[in-house]
Amino acid sequence: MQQGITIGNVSQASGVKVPTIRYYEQIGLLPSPPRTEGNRRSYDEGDLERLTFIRHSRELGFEIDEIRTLLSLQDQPNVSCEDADAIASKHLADVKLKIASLTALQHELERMVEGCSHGRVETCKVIDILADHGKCRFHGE
Amino acid sequence: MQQGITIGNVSQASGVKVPTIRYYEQIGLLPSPPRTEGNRRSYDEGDLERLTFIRHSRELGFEIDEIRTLLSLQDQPNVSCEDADAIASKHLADVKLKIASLTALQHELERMVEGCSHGRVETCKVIDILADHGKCRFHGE
DNA sequence: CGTACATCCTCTAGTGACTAGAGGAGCAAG
DNA sequence: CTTGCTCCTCTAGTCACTAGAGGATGTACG
Repeated sequence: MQQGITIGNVSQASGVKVPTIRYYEQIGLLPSPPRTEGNRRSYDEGDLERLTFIRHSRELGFEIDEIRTLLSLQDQPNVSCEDADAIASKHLADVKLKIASLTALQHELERMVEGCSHGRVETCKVIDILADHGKCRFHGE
Repeated sequence: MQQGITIGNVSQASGVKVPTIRYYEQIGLLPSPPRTEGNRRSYDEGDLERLTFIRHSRELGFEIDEIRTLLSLQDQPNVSCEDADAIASKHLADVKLKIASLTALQHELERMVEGCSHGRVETCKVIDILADHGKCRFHGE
């Protein structure tokens, strides 16, 4: 009888919080594990890998539905990976846009903070720039 | 009798959607405007500026509560702008972190998509990298 | 003047991806 | 045996909106 992994341990090992694991089970992203006599969830190595996969995908900014597709692809490895490729490519385009937008934002914020003379709001560029859109160089996203 | 601006026009002019404007009013971010005889909201130039300020701040990634603080600072211009400065500075730090994280992610995704041989999932790096955290160079945020 | 249609109103409920809390049961150590 | 930790289920809350129902009003045209 090989002992299963508790939810607390699988949480620690995967980096996914306990309530989040239960949430993933609830939305069908993670299969319901068997229970012990005392009704505790009992996970195995496969669950741990799946959870790590999920966490990592979330960190990379994939949405739950995308992860669902990715996981189903992983489950049947003889189909073409064009779908997975498409998801990642689409995501890559998004990420590039986001970086461009955030970089513009960074310059804008730097300009704001540098411009702030630490005096009164009347002369503070932070407020000024936010109030008057014409003075702003940020036009991202 | 100067005619007010309709919610639709103030929406167009500010770039904030109509339901969002009503939502902002509901949460007290935008003051309740006077109504016409027919119970329509009647905005003025000041409201338009405030909405533009809000939209721009949201675009820059400020949270509603931060905008609330910013707006209250704008309303009383003889206090120090250190608070506004602090908010913007904190936000700038966040943005820099996010950019670094997203850039790492970009490289990761590029590596994924380039590595995909357009064959079967078994040899697809997209799945591979997501499944095995050790193969991944992304450790952001 | 009538009628079509756009715009407006309020209200409730839904979204995504969790997070928090209540209220209780099981389990391991001292 | 008791203390305290982890676990269980369930409901409700978060943020910043968004969608939709069901109805009133305003405007343009014939």
